[in-house]
Amino acid sequence: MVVMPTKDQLLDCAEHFARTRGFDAFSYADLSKEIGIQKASIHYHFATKADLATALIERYAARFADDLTRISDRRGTAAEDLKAYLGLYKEALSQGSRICLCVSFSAARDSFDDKTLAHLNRFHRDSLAWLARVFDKAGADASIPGLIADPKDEAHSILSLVEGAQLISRAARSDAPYDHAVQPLLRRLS
Amino acid sequence: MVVMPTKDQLLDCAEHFARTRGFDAFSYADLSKEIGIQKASIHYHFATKADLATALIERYAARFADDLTRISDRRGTAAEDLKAYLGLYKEALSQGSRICLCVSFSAARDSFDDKTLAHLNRFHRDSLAWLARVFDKAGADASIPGLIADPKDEAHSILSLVEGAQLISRAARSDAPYDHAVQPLLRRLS
DNA sequence: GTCTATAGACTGATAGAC
DNA sequence: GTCTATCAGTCTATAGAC
Repeated sequence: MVVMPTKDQLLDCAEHFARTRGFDAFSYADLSKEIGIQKASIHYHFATKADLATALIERYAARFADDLTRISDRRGTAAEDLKAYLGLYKEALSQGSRICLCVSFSAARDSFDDKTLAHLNRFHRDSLAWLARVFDKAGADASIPGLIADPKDEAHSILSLVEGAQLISRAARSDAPYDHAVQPLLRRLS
Repeated sequence: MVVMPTKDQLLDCAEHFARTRGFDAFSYADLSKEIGIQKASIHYHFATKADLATALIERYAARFADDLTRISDRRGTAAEDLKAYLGLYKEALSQGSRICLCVSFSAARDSFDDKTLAHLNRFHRDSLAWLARVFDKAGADASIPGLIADPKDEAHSILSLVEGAQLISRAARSDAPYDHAVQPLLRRLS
């Protein structure tokens, strides 16, 4: 059992709440109860809730970027990259209905300041750029049949698909809608 | 100028807030300021905020079902039905970054009681059934090329696509992501 | 139906002791 | 770094007059 600094504990707990309930639906009091620390002490680590939001999305985006890099480093086909990408979103969902933090934050956009929104947009931009590179690769290795659209359009389509599928699955309290939604794409990849 | 009953005014205003800010991000005080009526008076029309949520989603689902019926009644090809469906979601987005009420409610799932969630799930079920029928029709009229997946899977895929694309577009404060995301599908339909 | 007034709980945030 | 104590503001909701 690793002893974890309070700040990391707070981030982990806040991320869990944000991904299962939404950012507006948990308070410092909730974190206080969960971690076993007084509300006032949390303000020492994150002076305002806006600071907490920024720290959350920054850490999440960095971690997600690492995941994508790890997939790219395998140097597989475009189809394999895309399958791994679909797996990332599925994995999050299976671990207790957790939606991507960015799906959660996008839904509550108006609750955040410009600094947090900048990180959110960067996450989307990075994901879209990564996906577009996958579709560029697909144009070369022909591992995804039936490609007729622009890589940029395909990237937007995939990102929308997985984020929408997560949202619907969570509403239904079941992984099934996600599995159905990615099925047509998976057929093309196998 | 039509004189509108207070109850309808409240529903319209609440729907606008829910679709632009989120259900948890507006209060009876906000409605009070906007409509020009006291907070306490709103409780006469909707005793609790949970009642307001139920009324909102019920009205929205009924209106949306009418929209879908209107599309079906045109008796066009499956491709034409699908194009009209994509147009419905685009239209909502263009009218001031309004996401589908059900995208908004799905994101804040834990804020709602079972009655409201039942309406939310019914909306998804009805949409999926309508879309599956469109893909059944496509199997007959061959208006959507390259169909290899199950109509049920295709339906989940389309619903996820449009709801995810709305979410990303709103986060980006631009219609562009939605337009990009539906482009690969539109190419198949033209 | 709408009003004034208010209850009671919760929110994020601060001051100051240890 | 964490604590106790407290703030001012907000929230949903209710009581009772008109």
